[in-house]
Amino acid sequence: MALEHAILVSLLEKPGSGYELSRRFERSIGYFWTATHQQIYRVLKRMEQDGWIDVRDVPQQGRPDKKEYSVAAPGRAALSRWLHEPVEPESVRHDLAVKIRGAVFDDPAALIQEVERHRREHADRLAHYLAGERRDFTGPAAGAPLDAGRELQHVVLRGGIAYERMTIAWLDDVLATLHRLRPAP
Amino acid sequence: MALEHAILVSLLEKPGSGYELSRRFERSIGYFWTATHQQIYRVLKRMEQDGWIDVRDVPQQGRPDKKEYSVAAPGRAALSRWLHEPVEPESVRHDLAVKIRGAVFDDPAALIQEVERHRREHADRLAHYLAGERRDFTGPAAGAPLDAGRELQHVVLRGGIAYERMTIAWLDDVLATLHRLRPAP
DNA sequence: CTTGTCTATGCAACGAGTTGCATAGCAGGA
DNA sequence: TCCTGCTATGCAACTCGTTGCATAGACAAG
Repeated sequence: MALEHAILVSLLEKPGSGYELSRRFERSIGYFWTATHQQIYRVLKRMEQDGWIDVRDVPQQGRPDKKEYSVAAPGRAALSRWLHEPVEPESVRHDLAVKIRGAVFDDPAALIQEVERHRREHADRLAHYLAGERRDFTGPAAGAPLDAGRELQHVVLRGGIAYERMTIAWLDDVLATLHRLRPAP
Repeated sequence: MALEHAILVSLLEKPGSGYELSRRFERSIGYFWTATHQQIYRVLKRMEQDGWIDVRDVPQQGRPDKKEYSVAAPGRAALSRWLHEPVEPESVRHDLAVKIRGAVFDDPAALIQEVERHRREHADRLAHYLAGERRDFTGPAAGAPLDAGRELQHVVLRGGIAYERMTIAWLDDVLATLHRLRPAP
């Protein structure tokens, strides 16, 4: 289980509420780890009970009050332990690949629109990542040595960019294959 | 849920037992969808109760008897329905990316061995995919038009190959970044 | 003043996935 | 003969993840 650890990393980068965390899981952290607000609130409660994180009630104006969480010493120790443990390389789950292999038992051409939809989605994500890279990792300080944290955030973002580029190229390959199959059923 | 549909595709490609399916989920199908034998037996039972698949007891010599499953008409219809429904683009879960972003709160250099281990694992997978491609998609018939099923299997395999190549290149990028951070803590 | 939207937190029920354990036939080697 | 390993199937308990629902304060638009 790494959701706890993803939350620890995010809270170490910047303390925040469950709501704020769930926003982050729609952006930056969410590029490589997804979670709904339900999961987050439940895990935050458990982490608080285990003493991994501290809570602080923060009254706000113009919006409901919030609980701001920050990492306590035991949480930091838990993260450290996990960082020194090996993790298994990810296991993949691609609905679309199942569909592509299943298409031969139905109508391959019917998949074309679906694949095009996925291609658009991945192109959007790529544009989004590239905009983030321009915003956060170029500019006046470009070329100058970044601090370690930013270097590591950047290399993760480069991974997301590489993933989207690869996926788009593959979906083009899939589309070409589906079109090639169409004339001769 | 697509495990049922992945099983339907696999059984349409070739009928087999739960045990055989669990082997396939360690190879071909497993390249883009993982499942343990527990999940498979449980889902097979449900699919049989729903009339999606038929069972046949097959006595064997030199090994225990088995139950061979094959797809029934309602199962085929269910697959067809699913193929015409949209699915969401996959959501990613990369423990390693969490670790990389968390490394700055511990010791970045300690991650180098872990990243190298992942790199070896992905290099092995790539070699395995390439061997499968040579075995199944080249040879005397190379260049000749393949049937649609094999074309689609091939394009999915090409996706796996592209994924592993991209991942290996990214892990090299990660390693270079970690080494660059080492001299100046 | 009602309706919609955004912030903010949470419960309950369910379904999916993991882990540990159990059984059993058959084969080959120490 | 016993032990290991492969084929083959399955239960029980647990954790993780998803979905639907509920509440509530504040603001803006109509």
